Amino acid sequence: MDESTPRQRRSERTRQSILQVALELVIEKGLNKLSLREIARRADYSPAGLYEYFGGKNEIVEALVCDASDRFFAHLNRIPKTLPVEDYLVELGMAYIEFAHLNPDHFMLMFTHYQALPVVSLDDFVPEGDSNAYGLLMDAVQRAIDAGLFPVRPDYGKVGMTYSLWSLVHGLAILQATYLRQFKWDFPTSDRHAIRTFIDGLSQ
Amino acid sequence: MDESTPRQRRSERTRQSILQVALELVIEKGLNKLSLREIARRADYSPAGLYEYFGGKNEIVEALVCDASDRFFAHLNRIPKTLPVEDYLVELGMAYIEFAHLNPDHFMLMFTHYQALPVVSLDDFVPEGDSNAYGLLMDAVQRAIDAGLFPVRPDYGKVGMTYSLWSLVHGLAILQATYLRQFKWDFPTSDRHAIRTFIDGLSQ
DNA sequence: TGTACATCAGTGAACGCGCGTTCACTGATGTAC
DNA sequence: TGTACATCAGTGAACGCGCGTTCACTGATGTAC
Repeated sequence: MDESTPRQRRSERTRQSILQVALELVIEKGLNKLSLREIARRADYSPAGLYEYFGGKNEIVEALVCDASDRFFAHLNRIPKTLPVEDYLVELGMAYIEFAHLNPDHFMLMFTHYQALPVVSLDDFVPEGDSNAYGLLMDAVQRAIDAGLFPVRPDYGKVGMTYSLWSLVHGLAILQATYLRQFKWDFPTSDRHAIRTFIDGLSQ
Repeated sequence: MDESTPRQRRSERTRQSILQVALELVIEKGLNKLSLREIARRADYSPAGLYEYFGGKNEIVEALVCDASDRFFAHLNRIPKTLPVEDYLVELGMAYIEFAHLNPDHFMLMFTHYQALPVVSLDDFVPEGDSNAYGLLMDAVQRAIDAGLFPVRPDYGKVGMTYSLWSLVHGLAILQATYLRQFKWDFPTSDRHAIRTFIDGLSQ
């Protein structure tokens, strides 16, 4: 089934190792200071050599972001959807924060390199829950509404609730990854309380 | 009582106009791409000329961040502390988000240029509410607790609640300033609901 | 298995660029008498 | 009010730096017969 030639496999491995080095550099010095020449230096290539594997610096960055997104989604998708929906929401949020905690570099990479979503109403924004974190969250909120757990008010419905939950969790994650990076604190406990509290609020 | 000489006043005005230009450039191209030479170009100075007013590029950036922080705090501090504490908390949060909305550049500037707080427990972190946004928030939470509005649980007390509220509001603000920048949506209404919901949750 | 050739992975040097900072300088502004 | 001098604001050219990308090249690897 594997129709790749030895050459292709070797090439793919090299590609990955270059990305690995690039990621290390992002972790160490931040995305802003990432340079193709430094990647080459670390990976024992000449700068020109990298053009065998990537079209240029930008392509390397794109590959990193893409990789980070995949890992992120995989991390969230581990939460079993069979959980009671309220528990599912809590665990989903905790996984979101945990990812940021375990991979602050990956997380900040995605965040720094975000591209603003197109000009549409949040209502119309349905990114096909398949490979999108926002989709996971929105589906869960929908289930909670259907189950009668979250009473819908005229100006605060599915989208508003989803957006609020996302904000809370994102805020928790990002403060820990930035301002509070060095703080000693039992964050998981506070985080869990915070999410529960919010869900309690949504349930009235 | 203004003892400054005309020269000093002129100098101060020039300083401010340079900062103004720098801010415009940050807005246009982001902090990463800010360059001293470009500031000079815009402000009709030679690059060397700026060294009359600032010790170097870094000093300009510091001044920008400092300025942004002052404006931010002033914006939050307008909320009258005489409001019922729950209303105060809502309005404080809304002001936080509003600032980010009105001055996304200032806001992201502060955020991008954050410096991680020192390695202490959140408990010990008391930045003297005087000129610090975190202080305003924590004082309000303290009042809510004192008034018996927020029941304190053993592992979720003043600090945890403050941190959670900060996260929620920060998350709302930052998502609007980044991913959702282009979205059409009635954010203020959702934001208000979100904050109310969370406060309801804290009040049980 | 050996040979001739094509493809491939990788190099080294050079390109032009914009950057932050320095320094000797100059003309304008202010000050003292 | 006029003059001599000191201070100041600002310049222009140069410094060395690291960057992304290009290009002609070469030795190694693979392929066909």
